[in-house]
Amino acid sequence: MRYWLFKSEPSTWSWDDQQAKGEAGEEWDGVRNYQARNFMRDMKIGDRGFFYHSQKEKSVVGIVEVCAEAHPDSTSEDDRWECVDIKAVRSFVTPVSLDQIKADPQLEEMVLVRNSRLSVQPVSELEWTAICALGQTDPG
DNA sequence: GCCAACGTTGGC
DNA sequence: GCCAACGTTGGC
Repeated sequence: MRYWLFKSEPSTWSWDDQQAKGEAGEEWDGVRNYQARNFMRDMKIGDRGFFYHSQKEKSVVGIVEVCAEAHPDSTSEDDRWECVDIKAVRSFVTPVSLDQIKADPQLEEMVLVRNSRLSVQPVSELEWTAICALGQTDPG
């Protein structure tokens, strides 16, 4: 199982919106970046991901699970663009802010820190565990 | 609201 | 195939 991070502007698609979809989950659509798409093509059902709010909040707020592997993005006519479906698993007990992540030496190599513009990115197991610990949240 | 970083596009 | 111009993202 691999770990990922999905970034969203809460004004466009928030953690509340994601949770409201429940077990059915929802397409992670609208990605128009090859790197991000390629990461989604690598995802398998059951992979876990962080749900990150960009802009004002800048915090990891939830854990999601991949519930459908890459398929054409229904919001695009262009068949180059694909997406996975994800469903909410649990909320962070304490959201973990970008400041906290930057302050932790274990996390300085995170893509979130290194390439802040990439909207879908891989997370290492160590990073996963460390961020869940910071958020007092069950990593499983 | 600004700007740096990055990705994409199109002319040559 | 290079690179300038432009658009977008996201932190500050």
